[in-house]
Amino acid sequence: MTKKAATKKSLTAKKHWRGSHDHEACVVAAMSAASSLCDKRRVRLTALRQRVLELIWSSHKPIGAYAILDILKSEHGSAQPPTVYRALDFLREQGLVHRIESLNAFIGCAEPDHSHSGMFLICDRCGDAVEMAGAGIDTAMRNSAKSRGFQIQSRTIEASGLCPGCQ
Amino acid sequence: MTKKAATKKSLTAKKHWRGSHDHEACVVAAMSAASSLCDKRRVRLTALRQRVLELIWSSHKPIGAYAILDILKSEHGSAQPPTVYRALDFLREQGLVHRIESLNAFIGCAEPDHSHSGMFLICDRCGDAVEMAGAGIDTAMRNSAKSRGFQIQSRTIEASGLCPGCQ
DNA sequence: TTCGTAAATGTTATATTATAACATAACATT
DNA sequence: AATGTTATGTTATAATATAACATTTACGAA
Repeated sequence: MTKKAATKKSLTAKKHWRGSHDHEACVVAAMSAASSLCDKRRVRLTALRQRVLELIWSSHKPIGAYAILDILKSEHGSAQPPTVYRALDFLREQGLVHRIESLNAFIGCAEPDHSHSGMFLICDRCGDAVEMAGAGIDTAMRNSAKSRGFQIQSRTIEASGLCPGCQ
Repeated sequence: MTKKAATKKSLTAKKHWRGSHDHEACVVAAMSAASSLCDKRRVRLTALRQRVLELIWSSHKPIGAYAILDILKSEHGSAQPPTVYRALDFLREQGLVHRIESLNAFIGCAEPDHSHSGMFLICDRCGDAVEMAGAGIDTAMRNSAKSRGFQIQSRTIEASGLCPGCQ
């Protein structure tokens, strides 16, 4: 474990369970992807929206609306709750950001191209969260719902527990 | 039970997607089950807690803390937010009530005997919600999590959409 | 370019949901 | 009754989110 971490990358402390180890690069990539996606869709990723998305991505953990607001305030001074919530609404509409219901917090979506509800693993101890692929879960839910005659439009799937590093 | 149900069935307009059609009877049964469960566990289902549970069950839809509070106030006058939230904390600890994260609302649990996170189908149109059995979902989630080395402790699974009656 | 419009943001106020902190009352055991 | 524990009362405030209206900005059509 320590050996592997040492060989993997001498600069970073250790490999993260999320897979990626260079968060800076992730942020840059996500911002770039968001930008071209919005271009493609002919919607405006304004400076404000871009900044909010950046703040969300820069946070290593899900971040609350008021934490974002505090940062914006320190930068402009004029920011108010609606400033943040509107940006969040836009970003969520575009699938660039997910809301984690059990935390009242927001997290960047790494795959905004196709619309989907996220599924999250949230560590109770360190607060970190990752989106995971649905695999059988989506199908299983749809089947369970179908047996009741229920038509699913969106899902909220969140698991709390301990990440590998915190166990 | 079966005879009574059959008699009732002919009287009510139509079968509800939740399966049960005599809500009054459900409430009574749930209260009775809660009572004996608390006895068994040597915890106190006080008058207040009992009343809150009853209000939750009596509501045909998930009910918010402040809706409960309003009713309590109209009955006693002395109720305050902590009054409700403490009762809710107790009821949730005992598994008698689930919280629906995407609604900030509460709903009675029909199977409080064994601890579990609920999985809900929530109709966007009529607001009704039902708890469903996990079947493959639980397994699928556990597998997805395991592949990341994540240890699940609790889950939030909620689906929004349209119930049979609202489609 | 200039105007008109729609979209975005600013601004003020308030709604909704939830908890902190401390006081009092009820209950259970001795 | 004395004691400790649990539950409730009470006051205040924190945290999250939206309503409503004013102003500015971006952008296309004339």
